[in-house]
Amino acid sequence: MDAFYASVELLRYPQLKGLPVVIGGGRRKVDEAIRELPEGATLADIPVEAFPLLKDYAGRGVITTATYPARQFGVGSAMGLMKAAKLCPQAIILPVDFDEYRKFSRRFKQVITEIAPVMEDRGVDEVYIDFTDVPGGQREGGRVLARLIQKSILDATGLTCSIGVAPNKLLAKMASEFDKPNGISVVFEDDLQSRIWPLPCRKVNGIGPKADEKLQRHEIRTIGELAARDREWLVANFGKATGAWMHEVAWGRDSRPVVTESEPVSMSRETTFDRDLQAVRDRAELGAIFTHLCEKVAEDLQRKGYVGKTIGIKLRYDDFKIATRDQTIDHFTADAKAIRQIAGRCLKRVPLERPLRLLGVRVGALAKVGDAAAVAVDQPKAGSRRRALDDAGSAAQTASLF
DNA sequence: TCTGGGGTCCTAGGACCC
DNA sequence: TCTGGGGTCCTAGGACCC
Repeated sequence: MDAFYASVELLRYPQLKGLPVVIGGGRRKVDEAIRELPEGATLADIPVEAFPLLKDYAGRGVITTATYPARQFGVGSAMGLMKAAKLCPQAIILPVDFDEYRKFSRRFKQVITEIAPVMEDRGVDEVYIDFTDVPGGQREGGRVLARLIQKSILDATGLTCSIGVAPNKLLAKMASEFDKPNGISVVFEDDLQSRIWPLPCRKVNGIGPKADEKLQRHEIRTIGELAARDREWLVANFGKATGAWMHEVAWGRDSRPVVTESEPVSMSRETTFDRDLQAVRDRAELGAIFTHLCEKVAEDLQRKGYVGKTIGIKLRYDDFKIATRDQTIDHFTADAKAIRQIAGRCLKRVPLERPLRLLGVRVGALAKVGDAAAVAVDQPKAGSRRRALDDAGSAAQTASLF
């Protein structure tokens, strides 16, 4: 299989290209700064001086993405804005606008599928493409097709993108990073030793900070060093599945297909508060936020035509520790009140002494609205009687707390 | 002044069933 | 009486990704 990996650069202000820019934070501040601009101005008309600077930003939030000039200063995705402001105070900060990104996302994906229909969606700005059967897909090792896609996306959206072409998804993804932004890079099987093995293990999609730390404790820093360990050693130290997988990826092997369709497993809404809240003192505020989250999830489910039967909550305490609770009910729902009731019960089962910084509501075990009807009728379950009794007991208590 | 929001997948123990 | 064994579902936590 031949795979493409394309990621799109979402900076939409041409006058900011080449400057350090971070996107993130959100909340009022940044939005207001840009809204002060003259009526009817197009994006390109906005003078560079009109954009707010990172050094003037105060508040919670992280960077969603940063331009390459900003990354030179060591700032990058998921970094706290306050920390980033120290590293690069002169960077311009832009607000996150996910609705806008989704619009562009749909457009660039549409451009791609018109050229190469076998596309896997990997989020708002990334896709995999299987171009084995695309006419002309093999010319110059895929480079010709990559150029066509790059140009088509630019024409349709004004966005640039980086593309990696390789024999499989694993290598295509790594290849896409060789020439960013707006580059194309082709990696062949024979390039494994020269181009992949020198890379740090972190570059493998699936090796995160924890796995990397453990690898480093065993003196394994590069993918080449990983490839040098034998499979048995990796299995003994990292477990059967992970060890074997590490061995495969180190040798550039990956047989995962490009998956064009998938069903969602869960939907959730969560929010970090402007300030930490306490269950007792801020009860009313928390209750209102909680209800709102339940309504949002319910809306999401209904809009997309799903129902779920596992309802859960997530808390993040001020010490950043996370607690989750969930409960599976015996019918499917997408109703805000029902979700709120079960989620309220979950909240009763979690410690609420520490201040909270985040609250989330999740609905899982999803089914399409039509499919769920058939599933819902068939099963009076063992144990459901006992659970019904438990529920009655805790429902009363729930009402008193939230 | 640290550290968003939306996801997926995996693990592991216990309940429960055959 | 010493105690199987497999399969599935539920729950909590955690790693990882975009």
